[in-house]
Amino acid sequence: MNDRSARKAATRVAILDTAASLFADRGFIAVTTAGIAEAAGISHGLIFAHFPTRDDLIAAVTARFGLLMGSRLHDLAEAQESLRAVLQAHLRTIGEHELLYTRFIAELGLLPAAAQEHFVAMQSVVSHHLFRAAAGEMQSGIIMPIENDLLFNTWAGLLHYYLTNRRLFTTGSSVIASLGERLLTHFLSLIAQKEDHHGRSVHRLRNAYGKG
Amino acid sequence: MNDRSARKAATRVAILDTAASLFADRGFIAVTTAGIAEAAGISHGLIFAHFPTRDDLIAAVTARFGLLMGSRLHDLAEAQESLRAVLQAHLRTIGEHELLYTRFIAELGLLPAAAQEHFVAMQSVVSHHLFRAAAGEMQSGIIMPIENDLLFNTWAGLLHYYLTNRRLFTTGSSVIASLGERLLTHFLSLIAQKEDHHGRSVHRLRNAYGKG
Amino acid sequence: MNDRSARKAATRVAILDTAASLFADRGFIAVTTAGIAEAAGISHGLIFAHFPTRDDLIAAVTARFGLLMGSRLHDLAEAQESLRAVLQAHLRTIGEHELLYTRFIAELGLLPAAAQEHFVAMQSVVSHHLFRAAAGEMQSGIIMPIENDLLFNTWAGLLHYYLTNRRLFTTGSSVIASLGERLLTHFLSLIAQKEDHHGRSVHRLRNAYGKG
Amino acid sequence: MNDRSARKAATRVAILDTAASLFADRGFIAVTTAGIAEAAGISHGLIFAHFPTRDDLIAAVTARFGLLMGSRLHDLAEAQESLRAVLQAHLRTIGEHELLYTRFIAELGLLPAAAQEHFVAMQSVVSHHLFRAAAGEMQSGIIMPIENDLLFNTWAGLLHYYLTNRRLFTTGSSVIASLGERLLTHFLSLIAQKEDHHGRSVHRLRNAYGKG
DNA sequence: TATGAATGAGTATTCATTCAT
DNA sequence: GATGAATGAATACTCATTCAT
Repeated sequence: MNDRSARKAATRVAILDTAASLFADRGFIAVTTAGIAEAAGISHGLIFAHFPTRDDLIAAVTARFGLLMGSRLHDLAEAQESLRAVLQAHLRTIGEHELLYTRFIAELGLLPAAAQEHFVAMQSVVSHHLFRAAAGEMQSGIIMPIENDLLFNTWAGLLHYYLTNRRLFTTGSSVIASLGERLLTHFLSLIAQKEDHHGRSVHRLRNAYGKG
Repeated sequence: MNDRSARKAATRVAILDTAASLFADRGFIAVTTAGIAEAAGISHGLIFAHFPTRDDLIAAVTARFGLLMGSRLHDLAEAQESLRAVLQAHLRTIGEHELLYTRFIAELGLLPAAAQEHFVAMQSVVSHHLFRAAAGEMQSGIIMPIENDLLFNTWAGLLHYYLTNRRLFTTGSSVIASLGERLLTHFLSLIAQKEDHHGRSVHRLRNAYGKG
Repeated sequence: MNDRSARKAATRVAILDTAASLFADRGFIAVTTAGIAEAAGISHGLIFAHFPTRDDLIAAVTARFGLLMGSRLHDLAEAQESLRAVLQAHLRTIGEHELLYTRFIAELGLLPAAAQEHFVAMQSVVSHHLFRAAAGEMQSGIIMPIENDLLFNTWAGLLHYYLTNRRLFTTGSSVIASLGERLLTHFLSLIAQKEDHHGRSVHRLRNAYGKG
Repeated sequence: MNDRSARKAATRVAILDTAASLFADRGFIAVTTAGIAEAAGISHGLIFAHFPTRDDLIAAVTARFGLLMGSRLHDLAEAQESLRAVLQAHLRTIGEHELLYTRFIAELGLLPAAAQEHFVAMQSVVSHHLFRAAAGEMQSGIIMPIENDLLFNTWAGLLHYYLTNRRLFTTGSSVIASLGERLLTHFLSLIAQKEDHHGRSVHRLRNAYGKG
């Protein structure tokens, strides 16, 4: 009984793993349920015993991916104080599943509503960590004061742009690996509170001299 | 003969217009060739007399859209000196075809290779104008020195992020109309050469005092 | 153009004919759209160019059958005065399509709503003619006074019972041919105004002697 | 052992009960073996341990229903002398399982051969009682002389017509309850030996005065 | 040039039945 | 005896593309 239940769970995981892998390689639109079944080494009908519809399967893949990414990011980012470290954690988290992540952002609008919601929920975990670290650095004058949504969306937009247009920017298999650090440095320089020629931050100067 | 050729050209334009309109409304994936023919008031088969395959039609729509956008942007941006004015021209150009433009960036990865290339070519027109204006402002110390690709991609990424996730940011029909100005101001503040408490730009100061 | 339209109409008729024939032979439930296409010598997809769904095809078969039966019955029955002649016309009409008619009454409850309505509409044509003839004979005291619905439903029930249970009653291919006359005579004897030993109908006697 | 065998029998009954209930509600065609198992609270596979195929299960449901109806009718009808009482017993018997009975007559032609035979066997029990009572009343001149098969089939046809077309005749849940008495009275009036104006039956008159 | 009927290769989903545990 | 995961054949419906007229 326990054995059967374990086998069933294993099959479910196999379907999810196979589907995620095929989605990453060929995209959500191009992958068929029959293709997933064949790649997973199971019968076509069995997929529907686990996921009533193709959309349900996609939603389940998305939900699992969202949880995985969320918890991984949480593990990597929670102990980090600096915004740079948090963003590095973000890059690393995405980098571990770069292809699938890229398919999500490239085809998000075509996915079932439930899947879109799961993906958005995952983004809110990212933004939470980013805001926390950013708040401290804004306070200490390291970065400019920027509204939260613009801060996150600028970073996400930059990252997603490079990911979805990977062919324009890299021949390698990973955008994160080849360009991540450069994007991070660039982003930080954009939002940095600029220092004057004495090496003091404008913010600190302003504080020292009053609102000036 | 001339009449026939004019008639043929008119049909071709009708197909392109109708297809563009349907693509804008329902997306590239959801629109069928039969649907285009019906909406255009022509026979289904005629589409294939003008465009051998569906992919060819999509490529043609994209090419035409790219040219239209490129020339419109050129008209609006060429006389502009300031980066702000160029970016406003960009926003205006997109705003005139926001839905179709958004479909392109949301489904670009699923379009035929030729279409993707046409879209990229259009982007290079934008970047050309942006670089020209940015170069001047970098020179005058108005904006930070930023590598061209990062400058453009940050702007495009920001804009595209808001366009593709429109549901999260606006209930209205136009993201550009409701948020364009805010995005523009935000972007300019990010790349602005920050001034110190004396109101002089760090850049100019640096120039004045040497590399310090 | 006219040629094409004629060809299309011919295809539509071929589909309807083939479907009706297969339905008659194997029943509505057992016949597949692929089977119809194969039997009609056309591609599977073409069926759906003419009838959007299987239910629509069944409804069209039913509608056509109803019209055919209604007009045929009308032709045969309208000149008839006697109830016997009208019922004979009914038998003959059914007899010309006995198998399909039998499938209808045997599987009616499983057919799409539109088909059921078409079949009921056909029955009302039958009842119209039956009522007309019966009214005269009731007036003249040839048959008993019976409420219209009971009159028709008794006849239809009797006939349908023998048709749907044909295996119990005949080994031949036609219930109507082998048993129709017997059922007709039986039905008429049931509803006949019985005459007394003087050869006068009870009805006429009652009129002569008052309500007595 | 005994315990195990009792348990097995109980499961078998549970399957039959559940199947009968679902068949009554949704029809034979629409009910799946998985649906029966779920409603019965047993595993899907267990059904096939008791009934090798779905057809076997349907046959078993039919056999049991036939025996139940037959014995119930027997109990209600055996002590009855009058045809009216026997027919009332029939109506009552059907009325106790009207929905399932109606599914049987509406889908009989689609059921496995064994099931059809069981149903026919049940009908012969009904006809047996009907013939017995009718014979007496024919003898006494209360009803017309009618051949047995026509007598029964007229009654069954009438009843089944109203049951299978229930939607046309009643909005209530029971055709028997709302229309049974009316159908019974109508049927008896059809087969009644009509009396003349002296209140004597034609039959008795004929006997008294000779063949006339 | 234009038509639109016809094709045929998919594609998700269903369900009775099997079988290892 | 009982479980329920797994099978696999079947089925309605879609759509880009072709081609005779």
